[in-house]
Amino acid sequence: MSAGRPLEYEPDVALDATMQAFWRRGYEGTSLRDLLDATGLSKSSFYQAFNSKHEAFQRALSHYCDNVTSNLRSRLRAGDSGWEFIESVLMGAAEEVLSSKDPRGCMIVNVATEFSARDPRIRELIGDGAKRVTQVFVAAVKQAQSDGSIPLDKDPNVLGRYLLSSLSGLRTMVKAGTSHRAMTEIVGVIMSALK
Amino acid sequence: MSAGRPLEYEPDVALDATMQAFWRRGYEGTSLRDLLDATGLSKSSFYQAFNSKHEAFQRALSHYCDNVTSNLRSRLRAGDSGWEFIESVLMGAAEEVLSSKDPRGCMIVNVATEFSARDPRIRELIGDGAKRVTQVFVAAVKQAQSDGSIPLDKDPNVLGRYLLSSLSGLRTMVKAGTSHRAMTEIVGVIMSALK
DNA sequence: TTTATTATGGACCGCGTGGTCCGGTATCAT
DNA sequence: ATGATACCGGACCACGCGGTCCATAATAAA
Repeated sequence: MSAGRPLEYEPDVALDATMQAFWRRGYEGTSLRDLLDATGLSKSSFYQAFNSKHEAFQRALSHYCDNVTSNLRSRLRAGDSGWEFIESVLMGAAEEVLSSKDPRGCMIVNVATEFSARDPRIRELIGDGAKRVTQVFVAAVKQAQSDGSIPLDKDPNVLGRYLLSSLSGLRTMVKAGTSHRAMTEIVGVIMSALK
Repeated sequence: MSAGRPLEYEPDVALDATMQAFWRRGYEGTSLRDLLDATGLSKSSFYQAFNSKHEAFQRALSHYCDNVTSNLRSRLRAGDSGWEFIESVLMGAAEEVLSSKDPRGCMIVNVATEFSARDPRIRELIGDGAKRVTQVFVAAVKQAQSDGSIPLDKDPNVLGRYLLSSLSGLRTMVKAGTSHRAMTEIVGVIMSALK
């Protein structure tokens, strides 16, 4: 073990808490105070762990991307049908209406709308995250095509991006206060474009 | 005319400038300094015109909703085909990729993701704005149904909400750095669900 | 036990924030 | 001309922000 006093916190726990905070409030909306409360770290420890608010945010964002994509991938592997996977992901967004009265939405989407193109480094992370999620959708479409639930003449890459776009749309509809009923109807229409 | 020194600014011009500023940067991201620069008002005049930053924001937001809906409505009236109207609106979002490197997106969408449910008054405005835009889409769908470009067995209300959701999705795809080519392909898929 | 190393809490800092207030002044009705 | 009206610029305010720094405490290696 290296010399010196050992850490009194779990770095990955702190990172996760940081992610949660930024996810809920966005970058500008999350103060350093919020981050310290969320992580339980002292100010010094925070600045030792992450070098700045901005760097913490970047790490939180890529941590989020890792979580989301690995989670989606495992769900896709677990279920047998690509079609059902897609539907359950979209419905998951619809369910958010019921589960929480302060929906956080998708962090990537939130960050994309908050930062737009301003910060190039963030833009890069967002583009990368979007690409990775799209890849999962593309894989799901291909799987659905192999079992015949999506016609083979469709371009899986196009449909993958379409699904990402649709999911983003659903996420913002939740925040606009759309009812659960309306959400499921929208999901139905979205899915109908795959046939 | 009432007594006293007359206004040295156009109230509606100031409101519009305020809207532009908030549209670009969001609520937290727009400082009072930014607003004064954008409107050209002095601090006193600003606080006389709007009573606070928060109230200015609300007025800017509903001003935006008014603009958008009346603009959409007139475009719908002008063009003859409901189908083409829908397509041109969606393509408009796709064009944003080309026209500006710092896309502002839709202010309603931006505000929805920034505030989520926190502020009830804002939430109300957003819900209202969403409803009004949806109504335009619903009208467009009905018009398209009447000329046969959308089948009559579809529910225009459902499709209207679907279109709003899709438009929101496109708007965030722009911010995620999606190429123009990919955007138009997505629009194609979105439109295919209407058939 | 000493020494080197590292985490911790909190005081501290400069700055920009949203917001208030007032003296000066331009413009109105009379 | 004059008094009433109300806009304007800017000084001013308290506060919270992100960030730095240091004295102290805790641990590992010697």
